[in-house]
Parts: sequence; structure tokens; C-alpha cells
Amino acid sequence: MADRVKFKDLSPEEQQDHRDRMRHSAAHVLAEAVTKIFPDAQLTIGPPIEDGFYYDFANTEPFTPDDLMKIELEMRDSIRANTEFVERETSRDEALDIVIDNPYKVEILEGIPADERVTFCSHSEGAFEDLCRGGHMTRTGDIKAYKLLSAAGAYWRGDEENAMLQRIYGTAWESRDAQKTYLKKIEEAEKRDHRKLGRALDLFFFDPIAPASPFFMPKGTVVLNSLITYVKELYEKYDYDEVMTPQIFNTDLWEKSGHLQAYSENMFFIDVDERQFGVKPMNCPAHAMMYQSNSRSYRELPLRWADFGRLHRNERSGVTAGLTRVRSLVQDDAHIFCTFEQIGQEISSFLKMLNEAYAAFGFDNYRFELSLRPDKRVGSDEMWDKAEVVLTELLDSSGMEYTAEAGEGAFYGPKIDVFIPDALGRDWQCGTVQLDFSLPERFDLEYAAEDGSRQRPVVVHRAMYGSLERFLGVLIEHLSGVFPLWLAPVQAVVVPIADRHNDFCHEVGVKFKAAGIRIKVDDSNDRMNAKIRQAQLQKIPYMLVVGDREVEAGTLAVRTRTGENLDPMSVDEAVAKFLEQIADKS
RNA sequence: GCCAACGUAGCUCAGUGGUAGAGCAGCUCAUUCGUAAUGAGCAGGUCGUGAGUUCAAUCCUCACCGUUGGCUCCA
Repeated sequence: MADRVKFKDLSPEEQQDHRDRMRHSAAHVLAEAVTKIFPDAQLTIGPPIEDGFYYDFANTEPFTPDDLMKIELEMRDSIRANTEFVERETSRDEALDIVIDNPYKVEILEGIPADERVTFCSHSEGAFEDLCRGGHMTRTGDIKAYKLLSAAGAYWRGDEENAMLQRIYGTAWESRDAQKTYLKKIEEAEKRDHRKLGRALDLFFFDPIAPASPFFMPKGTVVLNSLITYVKELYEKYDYDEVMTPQIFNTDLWEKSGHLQAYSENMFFIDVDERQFGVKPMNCPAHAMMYQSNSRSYRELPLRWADFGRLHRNERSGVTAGLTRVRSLVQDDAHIFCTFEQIGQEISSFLKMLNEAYAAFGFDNYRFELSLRPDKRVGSDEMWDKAEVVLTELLDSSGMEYTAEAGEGAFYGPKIDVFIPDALGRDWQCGTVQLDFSLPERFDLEYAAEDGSRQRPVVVHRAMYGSLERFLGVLIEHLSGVFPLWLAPVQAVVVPIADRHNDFCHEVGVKFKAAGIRIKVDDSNDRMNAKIRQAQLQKIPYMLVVGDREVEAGTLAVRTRTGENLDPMSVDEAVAKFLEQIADKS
């Protein structure tokens, strides 16, 4: 009890540190338990992670759920024994001798300078020891709540060229209550899973006949089209033009763009009449052709071309997931062809538009990542220097928080990615803005400058939603399927109490429809209670109930999906109210 | 792609070496009801696909397909 009070009194940083140390300590106890049951298992790494920890073991068979139970029991004994964590220092070379039979530990040590001291940490009276950076609790008994969650294969250092290790995930908390809260939170988040809601709300489904390719039902299509309509409004404001381009192209194009060399594993190819075609995974080469189809002047720049063309990417079978990673997708894609000097202005205005859009959906938990030059790249160092400075200054002056990742940029240019978390906190890349120094070279794009010289434009790839499918997926989870009025597939349902009210209800429906409101009349012979329940389950924003009183007075009894009953209003009043709310996107 | 689990009616799920059930949804009939489920009846499945073992496979074995979770928040 004293501990719990103490934990509450810690600063957020101290709390985080406490949890990290406890989770890392739990990883040690886990490792001990595994080596007891599976003596051949080799230790590798076991860091604390958000909400828990994991440990990777080499030289062992995959763990079964049964194994996990046994391991958890073994851990319990170790924690009950409440032994001390003891750290000892050695020289790196001494440590190498100790772990010589474990190639993973050897590799870790080889990454540490020879003159540095390293630490080992033991517990259980020295019966278990592990090479370890440090950061533990005082005693094993300080691990107040823990639970093993799952086992999975994981490559050493995340590289599939390396051996596959067996990983065990667990969670650990400062108290049983905290752990309970966490597990409850996960359970709640699973209810928001967009795949479940997509089925329940009749938005989309999947079928093995087209793996990882969603079929959007009418209701899902309404939402997607609303997303597109909205972005087209923004394009009007931010001065973009829309274009349309072919779906499949002769392989020559992909050779020229470089996709054949760099991206063909992710492309679908079709042979027709002994010629090979590639289905487009991206729009940029087509847009480059459009640019090239005319001689260009600096007066035309920047050109902003948006394309809602359908793309196909042959994602590896193990990585597809619901709507968040699909093989058939549409992006709110656009390419900006501009001068090098215009880059700053273009990206700044794009980020402004993106923030405006995300605010409209109520996202407030997205993050930015700036990816800087990789080792393998095209373009001069001078170009990279300038471009990176422009992006960095933009982000700094915007006040938006971001992380800079050295070496993570594309070979063709630096980029800023925007990530949005799903219900379970997994990040998905949605928005992106990428500079491209390569495409203009490959397609030999030029414009006539003011002085008559021929100059190379820069291409900016950019999207706010990214894939509309993915964006819809995270949006559904963000909203728990409760779409605001402007996005709701069905905005209102008219509920006649008895058959004799049906005619009036249909008249009401016609009036709302004429005003452009998506409305349905529920004239099934269910009872009113059942109709309301149905509308609630479908998360329909408004229920317009009509009985004798309403027909008599020519009004509507308006119920919201939050269960609130508004004052009776006329059809005209209700229409006006809805239209206003739709326009406000509130 | 790799590791693991899973795949039974439209959906959610039971179930057994002797060719399958429930709830919801659907359809029919009755009911006409004031803010989250009216009642009765009917219909619905080559148990993911293909092989194999067996007298007999939805169940056991193998392969394939698909889905789900995981595959650097580094000693």
C-alpha cells in the first residue's frame, strides 16, 4: 500500500522510470524462468516497452500457450522469493569471455568500445545472471503485477536476414489495479476495432477472392465519398487541379521511373499480346508524363495535380491488416511541380491544409516525423542541405512537435510523415510530404526560367489522408464508429409509431431528401422500441419519431443518438438545423 | 516472406471419428404499440479448398488459401 501511494506521488518522469525499471526487471525474471524450463534457450535482449516488456530467446522451439502458463508460474516463485537484483561491473573483454557461447551477447558486446565497462545483473541469489545495461528494481518482489500476453517469432534486430528468435510479450504494473485498468482498456479498444465496426455498420467487408482488398458497401462508400468531397473543397481553396490517369502502363514507363528496379516486388503485372504491363502502385510517373506533354514555363509553376486514381500494391502476405494495409487503395494523392525556391511555401501551405483537415475529424493525437538523407541517395549534397534546412525550419517555426530521423529519408528526397494511432495505440502513417529530386531527372523535366535558361523543377509528393482506406480505418476507431453528422452514412431515420403514420413519414423523408439529407424511413412492422434500438445500434445521429401528436401538429419528435429528446420541431426547422450542422462539420 | 493461432448458417459462436446445433439477422403470418429487442412459424450449412489415413472424416495427418497477433520502443 505504501508503495502505491508513493507511486502516485512521483512526477510523471519518475513514474515512467519506475515502470521501465519494473518491466525490465520482469524481463529478467521471465528470462530466468525460461532458462529453468528450457535450459538450451539462449538469452538475447529484453527491454521495457510501452505498457510492458518482452524478451527474445534464441535456440529454442516456439513457445506454446501452455508453455507461457508454466513460465508464468515459475516467475511467480521467483517474485515470491523476493531476492535482490545485484549489478556487477566488468571490463568488456572479461564480459566477452563470460558470454562466449552466446553469439547474440557477443554481437552486443562487440558493438561496445573495448575500453568501456559493462554490467551484469543477477537475482535469485546469483542463480541467474544476464548481461544488461541496467535499470532494475531493488528486489524481485517489487514487481507488483505482471502477466505474460503472447509469444511470437521475431528476427534478431528486426532484420529478416537474421535468425528468427522466440519472443515473449508481457505486461507489468505498479499495482494490480493499474494492470486491471490497462487490460480493461485493451478490451475496450478491441470493441472499437474498425473491422468489427465495418461489419456491424455495414460499411465494408473482405473476401478471400480478393485478398486484402475491401468491398465497400453503399454506407461505406458514402463515408469515403464524403472524405473525397471534403478534400476537393480544400483543393478548391488551396488551388489544386484534379487529373485522371490510366490504370495500367507498359513496363517501359516503370523502367523509366525506376519502379521496375526498386518496387517491382510490390507490383502486379499483366501480359497482354506478348507485351508486359504493370498496374500502377503510384500516380507519379503518369503525372510526370503529363508535365512533359507540354513545354513548361516558370509562369505556370507551381502546378498542383491531384489524382484519386486506384492503386494496387502487392503487399507481402504477412503484413496486410483490415483497412489499414490493403492491396487495392485510393489516395488523396497530388504532385506539385515547382521551382526549388518554391518548396518552402508549398510545404508550408500543405501542412496548414493538413492540420485544418485533421482538426475537422477531431484528430489531436497525430505526430510528425522528419526523415533525413539516407546513405544511398540521388541529388547533390547542396540540394539535400538546402531542402533539409527548409523542412527543419518549417517544422520548428510551426510549433508542431516532431522527431527527426537521420538516414530514414527516401533515396529521392527528404520527407515529413504524419502518423495517427489506432484504437490499440499502433501508429499508422497517413499524411506525407516528400521531396523528389529523382523523378524530374528520370523524366528529364524542365521549365523555361525567367532568364530563358532551362531549369529542372522539383516534384513534391503529398497526401493528407494517405490511403483513404487506412484513414477510414483509423477514423472509425477514433470515433468508435460514431460518425459526425456530415460523415454519417444515414443521417436520420424517420420512425412511424404505427402504420397509420407511414404516409406522413414518407412525406417527411421526401422533404429531407430534397434538401440533400441522407434519411431513411423505417416503415417495417417492428414496434417503435425496436426501430429506435436498431437506429441506436447503427449509430444514426437523429431519430425522428412520428405518432398521432406529430401528425396532428405537423411536427417531429427528435431524438439524438445520445438519448436526448429535443423539443418538437417542424420539418423545416429540422432540415435547417441539420443543414447547419452538416455545413459546420460539427 | 518468417513464427504462432484460428477458419462450422449472412453475423456471433456451441459441437462430435458414425455426413451438424443456438442466438441474432432473413422470410411468412399475427400484432399497430410513445423513445434500446412483440409473438408464432418457416427457411438457411459440399463444417475454407484439395489430398491422405479409416468401413466411415467437419473432427486425425499433410499441402494450399485466407484471417488474426508478432517480426530493433536494441546489453
